[in-house]
This record gives sequence, structure tokens and C-alpha cells, in this order.
Amino acid sequence: MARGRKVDSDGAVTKRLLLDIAIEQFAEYGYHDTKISEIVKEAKVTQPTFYLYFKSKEAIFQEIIESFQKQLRILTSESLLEENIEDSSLKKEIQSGLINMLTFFSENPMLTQIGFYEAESARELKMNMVKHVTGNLEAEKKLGYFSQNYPMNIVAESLVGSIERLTLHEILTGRSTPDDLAKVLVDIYFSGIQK
Amino acid sequence: MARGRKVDSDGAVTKRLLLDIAIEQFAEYGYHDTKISEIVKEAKVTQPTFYLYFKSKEAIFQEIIESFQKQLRILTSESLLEENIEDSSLKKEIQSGLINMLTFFSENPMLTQIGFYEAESARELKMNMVKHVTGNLEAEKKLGYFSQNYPMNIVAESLVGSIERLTLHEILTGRSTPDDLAKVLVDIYFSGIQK
Amino acid sequence: MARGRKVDSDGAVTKRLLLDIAIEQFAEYGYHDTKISEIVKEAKVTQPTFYLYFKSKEAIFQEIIESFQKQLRILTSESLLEENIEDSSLKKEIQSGLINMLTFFSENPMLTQIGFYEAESARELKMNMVKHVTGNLEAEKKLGYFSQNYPMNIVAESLVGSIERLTLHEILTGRSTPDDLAKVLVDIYFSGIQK
Amino acid sequence: MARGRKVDSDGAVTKRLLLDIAIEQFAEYGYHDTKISEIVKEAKVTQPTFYLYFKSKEAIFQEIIESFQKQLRILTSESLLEENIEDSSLKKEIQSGLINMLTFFSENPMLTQIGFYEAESARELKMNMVKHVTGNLEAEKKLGYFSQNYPMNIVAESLVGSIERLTLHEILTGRSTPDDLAKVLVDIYFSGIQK
DNA sequence: AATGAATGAGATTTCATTCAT
DNA sequence: CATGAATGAAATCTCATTCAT
Repeated sequence: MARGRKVDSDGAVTKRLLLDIAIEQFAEYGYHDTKISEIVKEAKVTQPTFYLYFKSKEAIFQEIIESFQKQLRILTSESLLEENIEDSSLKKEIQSGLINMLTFFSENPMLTQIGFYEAESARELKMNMVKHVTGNLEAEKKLGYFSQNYPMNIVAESLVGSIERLTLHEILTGRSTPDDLAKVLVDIYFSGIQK
Repeated sequence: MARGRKVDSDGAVTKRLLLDIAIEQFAEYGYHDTKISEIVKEAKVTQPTFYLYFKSKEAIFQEIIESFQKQLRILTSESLLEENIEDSSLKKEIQSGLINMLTFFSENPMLTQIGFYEAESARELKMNMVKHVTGNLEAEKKLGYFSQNYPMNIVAESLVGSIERLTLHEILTGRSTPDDLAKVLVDIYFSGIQK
Repeated sequence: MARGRKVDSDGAVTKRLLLDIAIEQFAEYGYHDTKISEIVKEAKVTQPTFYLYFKSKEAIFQEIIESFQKQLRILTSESLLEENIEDSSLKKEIQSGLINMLTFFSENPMLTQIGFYEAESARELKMNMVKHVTGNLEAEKKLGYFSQNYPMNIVAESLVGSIERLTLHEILTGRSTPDDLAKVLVDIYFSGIQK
Repeated sequence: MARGRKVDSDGAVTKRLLLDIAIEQFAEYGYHDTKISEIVKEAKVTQPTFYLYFKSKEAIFQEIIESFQKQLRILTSESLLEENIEDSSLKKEIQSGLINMLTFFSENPMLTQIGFYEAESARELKMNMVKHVTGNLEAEKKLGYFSQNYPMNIVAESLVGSIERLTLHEILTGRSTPDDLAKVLVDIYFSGIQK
């Protein structure tokens, strides 16, 4: 076969193609079991082409993760803008924040799989979520909305754990909708399951 | 170095040594980034010695996982024996079951890291936990102990997620004790945090 | 040495080179005592290069064998086309078929060594030869050309054994020519050596 | 398990056991695919025990081959003793020699498999057979018993090839008896199959 | 922009053989 | 006479990465 540039070829398109395939593969097989050779085979380009767009395997993985985190950050900051606008219904607000996040996850299942579960940096991401939630809960607690008996960092960790697992098993599988799930979660954490 | 047996060498000791080092490494680096070459270097034996005791890298990993699961199963079945002995306090019972499990985790942090987080089979293990918890919750719900408003499989998934995360961040780090944590968790899920 | 492409390198050439060296080595040392490391050393490429062109050691061996068998099959089918065209001289026909085969062997000594002696599949190949020869002999026997006293499958086995040994010791060594050998063989089997 | 000498253990017995198992394995799997580890496992002894009786894998293989060759040599020399006693029937004599050899093969199938097919030295052995047969045939030829038209070394090679193949496929499989086979072979080589 | 060809570095695994007891 | 424990010396194969075109 002849070498050189293909007709109709477009760097941006090729890069996007490689990214999309990489996302699929990282989501399905994880970092280690995803092979550059397989990505380029699916994209119908050669290995050097890959290195034209990405410095390394690690680099494309990072790029994917950053894309996930960036979108998530935008979403979160948007939610934050609304914060405290209505002081009336704290529960509704939290629920709506949750819905936003779960919706994002459900709309980006593969990206979520990678950025929320496989990436090393997911650890940090979740820690930040915990910190953020803890802060909010503590504030509300001080305002007297919540019981004084709970160490809010534990509650926050617990909530993030719930979200983590439920996203994986209910959202990414399509078994529950973000709305339903958010409602149940908030109910549990607000009121408990005891009669 | 000469071939053959070392002075004072003992197979059981060597095998245990290899296992212990493998547990450390798998816990720290995960399956892929754990190298047989590193394990044997730390154990000060050669690679063939490893294969004297384990059929393959996969095999030693399985052996570790099975050890974790076996111990966990024993623990669980013991807890079950006590079940229903005192019909009085459902909450206490659940709490005590949780304490048992968290205590086991805290006493076997590396094994837990591997068997509860890294192993493929952890997925199944947790699914069984969810199934088990769901069954119990449903039963109590029917008996009228719990609110009729919750889909108990979601509650169970949520709880397992909470345990997953809290084990990792509070128990394995030593930040919380099993007793404290279990109490908080049960309180949250029974009563919620709302005043 | 630096990585990447060598000047003037050509995949087809490299593959052929590897094949040729492999044929030499398999012919001389047999499957087990032929090492990939030695093949690539002779070809002045690295081990991964070998795996660029062949999936495994087994695969290159198979490729060589199949090349041998394919050529032999073509030869045989060509011979068959001529079959029965002239009903006059059965002996001549057989002799000419033999010459064809022995000539092929003499022109491809290393390939023959591998495909006719070392390969597992050589067993099957020879069994088919025996079957084929038996069929022909039986047919001629029925037509009254041959004595009724011989179990033709034994004759066929015997003949194949003769070919096997004579190829190895007379043809592959260059001690006899295909023509001479074929003549003697046919004479022996047709008339015997007794005065 | 305790170390040291087993009760009832007897060096000669153990050595014989190892030899017998080795014969089985070499005959079935060939030199390379026969593993010392497998031999000792079947013999229920350990690897060092093997090296108590044999210097190496190569050494036990040689020992087996020599046993085969020795027995075969005895047989042949016995046959030779009878040679020329009766000058009457050359054909009968040859046939009887053949029967002796084939009978030995049929009675020692595994040893034959190794010593006549797998051993490197089988090559030499057969060359000697060829030389011996050639000598005899040439002598008879000079005496006028055989046609002057045949190069007797080729006839001898052919015959040995026939024996080689027929032993493997008719004798070692039990499909033909030594008597029947010897008769057919001699008939072919003496008289040919043409009517 | 893209490819063909190649390699560095290393991983897992196997097997005959040998000390120390 | 025999074993338990270990090793030397490889062999096959994989994969991210890079040079020359």
C-alpha cells in the first residue's frame, strides 16, 4: 500500500476517532488490557499515527480523564451557582444536584466508567466530592437543619460510596433513572428506612 | 551462587514468605504492576522457586483471593448463627454483623484491598452481599419493621456502596474504628440525618 | 542500536529471510532444537521482528510444512491428469510419477527433510500416499496386470517405505538421480531381483 | 514425609522401575517431550533419586538404546551362525532372518519405537543393516542367484525402508504377524508383483 | 498526514540438574 | 537409599514506542 497522507484525511477527525475508540476500550478492558495495537486496528490507522496525536498511552488516558473531569466540573459549578438561591427546600436542592450528576453519568457511561472508576485520579475526585459534601452538610448542621449526632465527613463518605455503587449498578446499567434514584437516596439519607 | 538446597531452608516458610510479599505487592500495585521478578527478589529466591509453590501468577492471586473469601465466609456464617437468637433488637444485630465484617477488614487490610477491591471476583462477592442484605431487608419490611416506601434492593446497593467506601477510607486508613463506624452507618440508614 | 526502521528495510525480504533460515534450522536441528533466538540472530534482526511476521514458532513451522505439502499436492495432481491417458505402459507411468516426486524432493531437500520427515503431519501424508497407491494397485490387480497373490496394502506400505528411505539416503544426499532410482525401484517391485 | 531410605526399597528395583517408565514415555512422547519430572512422578520417587541411577536424561536414553541394540545384535549374530549351513534355500534363510527380527520388534514394541525410530543412532544402525544386506546380496549375485541388473546397495536400502515402514505400521500395530509379513516381503523382492 | 519496518525492555514460564539433610 | 528445596540457563512471547520514507 502507498504511504503518505490519505485523501480526505483530516487530523482532527483521526484524533477524535482514536479518542472514541480508546474510550470504548479503556471502559471495557481497563488501562492495562487496552492495547494501542488494538485501538489503531479498529481505527484503521497504523501505530505511528497514534503517536502523531498522543505522546503515549498514558497521555491519551489522561486526556480522556481530563475531558471527563472538566465536564463534571462545569456541571458542578453550575449547580453551585444555584446554591442558596432558594433557602426554602434544602432537600430539593440536594436532590437536584444529584440528578444532575447522575444524568451526566448516564449520558456518558463509558467516560464515567473510566474517569470515575478506572482512573487513579478518581480517588482524588471523590475525595473532593466528599470534602464538598462535608462542607455543605456541616453548614446545614450548624444552621440546625440536621441532627447534631453525626460526624458529617462520615455521612459524606457514605453518600459518595452509595453514589459510586448505585451509579455503577443502577445508572450505567440503565436499571434506574437518575430521578428515581436521586429521590430514594435523598430519602434514605434524610429520613432513614425505619418506620 | 551454587544450586540446590540452601541451609535451613523450609518449603512452608518459603511459600508463606512468597505469599506475604505477594499480598503486599498486589495490595500496593495491583495485579498487572506486580511482577514475579520483584516478589522473588524481595524473598531472595529465584524465579523457578516461585513456580515450585505456585502454578502461575494468576494462581497465587487466586490463592490469596480465596483465602480472603474463605475467611469472610466463615465470619458471615458465624454471624448468621446468632441471627434471630434475640428477636428484640434488629438494629443491634445488624450493627454487630457490620462490626464483625469491618473488624475483619481492619485486621486484614492488605487482603481486603486485594479481595474486596482488586479481584474480578469482588464484583460477584458484593453482588451476593447485596442480594443477602436485600433479602433480610425485605423480610423485615414485610414484618412491618421498615417503611414500605423503599425499594430494598436500592437500599442494599446503597449500603454496600457505603461500606465499600468507608472501609477503604476510614477502616483501612485507621481513621475510624469498626464499632464507631458501624454505629454511625446503622443510625444513618435507620433514622436519617434530618432533625 | 536505535529503534525504528532500518534503511532499505523491506518486510517481504525480511520475512523470506526468516523463512529461509528457519527452513535451514528446522531441517538441520528439528523442531525442538531450533531456537527463535538463533534464527533472528542469523537474520540480524531482533526477536520482536520475528513475531511481526509469524504468530509463533509453531506458526512458522506450519507455514513451512504447508508450503511443502501444497507444492507436493500440485505435483501429484498434475501427475494424475496424465493417468490412464495411455493405457499401454503402466510401468512407465508409475515410473514417471515416481520421477516427478523424487525430482521435487531432490530440488527441495530441506523442505523435504522437514515436511516429509520431521512434521507430525508427515505421518498422515504418507498414509494418504499408501492409500492412493493401494487403490491404484488394487485396480490394476483386478484388471489382471498384477499377481493375485499380494495384499496390495502391504505392497503399498513397502513401496512408501522404500521411497522414504531412498529419498533420505540417495536423493537428499545426491548419490542417485531421480531417474535412475525410479527405474530401479519400479524394476524391483515389478519383477523382483531373482534371476 | 520423612526422608532417607524407604523400607523395602531396593536400588535395583527402583532403577528397573525408572527404566521401564522411561521406556514407556520415550516411546510415547519422544525424547524432548519426555520429562524427568513425569518419569519420577510415575515412579513415585523424587528427582534426585533419578540422578542416583542415571547421570542425565541423555544417559538413561542411551542406556535404553544400548539395551535395544545389544539384544538386536545378539539376535543377528545368532542368525548369522546358521548362515550357509544349508545352501539349498537362500530365500528361506532370508525369510527366517526377517522373521527373527520382526518377531523381536513385535515382542519389544516400545524399545523398538525408541531404538529403531527415535534414537539418533538408529540412523547408524540402519546403515549397518544396509551394509550387511548389501554384502549378502552382492555375494549371492556373484554366485548367480540374482539378476545382474540391480545395484544391490539400492536394493538393500529399499528393503530396509520397507522393513522400517512395515514394522511401524504392521508389526507394532499388530495388524500383521512377522511370519506373514516376512513371506510377502521376500516374495515381492524376489519375484515382483507383475504377473 | 501517514505508513512500513523495526526495536528496547521486559514478562512469564519450563526443565534438567544439584546441594543439604 | 532417598528426599526437600532450590537454582542456572534458557525459551517464547508481548507491547509501547520510534526511525526512515
